[in-house]
Amino acid sequence: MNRPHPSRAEPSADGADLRVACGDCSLNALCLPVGIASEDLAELDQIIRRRRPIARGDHLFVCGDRFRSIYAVRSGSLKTYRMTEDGREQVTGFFLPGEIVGFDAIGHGEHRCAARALETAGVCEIPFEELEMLGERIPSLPKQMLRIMSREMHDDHLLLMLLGKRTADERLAAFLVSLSQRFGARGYSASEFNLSMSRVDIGNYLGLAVETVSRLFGRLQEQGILEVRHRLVRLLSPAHLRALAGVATGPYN
Amino acid sequence: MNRPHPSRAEPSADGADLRVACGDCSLNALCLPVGIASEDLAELDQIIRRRRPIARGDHLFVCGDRFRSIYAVRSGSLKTYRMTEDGREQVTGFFLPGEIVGFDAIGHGEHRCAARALETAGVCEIPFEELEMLGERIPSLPKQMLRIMSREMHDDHLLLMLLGKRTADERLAAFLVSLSQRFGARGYSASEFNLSMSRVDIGNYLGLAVETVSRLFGRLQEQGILEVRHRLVRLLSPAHLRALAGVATGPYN
DNA sequence: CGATGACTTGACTGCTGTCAACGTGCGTGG
DNA sequence: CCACGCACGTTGACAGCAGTCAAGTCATCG
Repeated sequence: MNRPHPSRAEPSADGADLRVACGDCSLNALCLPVGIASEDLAELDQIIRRRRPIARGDHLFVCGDRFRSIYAVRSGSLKTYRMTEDGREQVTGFFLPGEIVGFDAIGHGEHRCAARALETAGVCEIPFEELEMLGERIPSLPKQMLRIMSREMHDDHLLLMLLGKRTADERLAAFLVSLSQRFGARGYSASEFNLSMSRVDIGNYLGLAVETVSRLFGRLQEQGILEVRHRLVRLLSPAHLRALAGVATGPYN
Repeated sequence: MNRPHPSRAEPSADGADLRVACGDCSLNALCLPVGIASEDLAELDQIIRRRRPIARGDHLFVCGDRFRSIYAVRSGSLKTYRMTEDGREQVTGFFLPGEIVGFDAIGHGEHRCAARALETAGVCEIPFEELEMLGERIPSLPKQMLRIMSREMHDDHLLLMLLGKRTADERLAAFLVSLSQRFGARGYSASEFNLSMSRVDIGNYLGLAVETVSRLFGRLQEQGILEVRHRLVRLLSPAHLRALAGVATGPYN
């Protein structure tokens, strides 16, 4: 199982352990290590830099930063966004633990969007050049990367379907179903979870006005499909929600 | 330059040469071979299967097909689409020469969308398993794949921005700017091109009713920004169009 | 030349954005 | 401990953009 010796652990100032190895990470079934033999995992571990937690509102990178690394979310959550010419912000994605941020910069050499923590977030920084070099020795590594990217593309396509045609209800429903599935896959409750993003972010992401989002939450609650208190959501009738959302339910669907 | 011996050419029934090697393909600067040394290119050539042209309306693959290959478009164009639960079709993308179809299936083992030719289309079939094996010997191959996928993800994010917030005018403008850029990058005219997709497909893709698309073309023409005759589009004022589109102009932006 | 499908144009309705005011919770500081 | 302020969220009124329904025009092909 390749458990590292405890003495290698280096607790950070606030007590978080920055040296948890991939082999010990509860997310390794979802993350980059999938399909990597444990002896190779040690090599992967060596190039990964555990960063100290990012505080809510802080940036992991901003638009224009040179692309050096991709980042695996270990805890907390982030959003990515771009600025339009006229200065409006456009949210392009939310990232939960086990998801990887920064893939879309590989082709450009610099980040075209910014990533900001929605709440205190732990991330593993994975220097891309070293990762590519490692990939030459461990063939399963680039394969796994392709798989992860492919899934993310697929998710994006689902979201595209979502935004392309559907009404406001359907958008919000599909968003919630997607979140529910992702939380479920990570071992959290799929029926009760906290929204780390604000109503503004949700509306921005889904292409809806904040007021519309607020009204929709109200309506879904009236219909007995869910309960909302502030940012805590409890799904009372996931089936109804799924039906509302249509087929485009979200990741890994 | 690795030109294949003419005798190896196998003209198909309708005269198209099915054995054009990557090295001779006018699209190799955009396609998978980017950054691949010519001696390695021969190996890539060996696993690629040039298929006979696909007729307009025919499927390259349908939803549920086992994933075996990705496909590089050599000529013509395709659309990918999914079916929603209630039987509606949702277009998820258009693919021009030099673009690669099927990446989003890598992570799933089967195709989650269907691909259909919008006009007679030539494609190169690239068996994925063999490509991955080849990638173990040619490290630049998986690197290039990651780059291509990254760019496609980036494009998807731009499209997301588009559908997320903007008005109908902005969506259509951005769509046209994107097409224009892609045609330009392929050596075709960036200011005058044929839409291979129907108004229905455009509307479907952009999340607009056909009638709205039609009216918008009319309005853009009134404003002197472009000329439309059937499916032939001529951009009279690309700058205006770009301004209308906002920042989300499309691929490789 | 007629049939068919693609596209356009018009009238009307309704969803959703905008503007505005108000409520609520949380953190700060007295 | 309480009061205040601020950010976030909710609710209401209204208007406009875009969807829907319907009819009509145009091009292509047999």
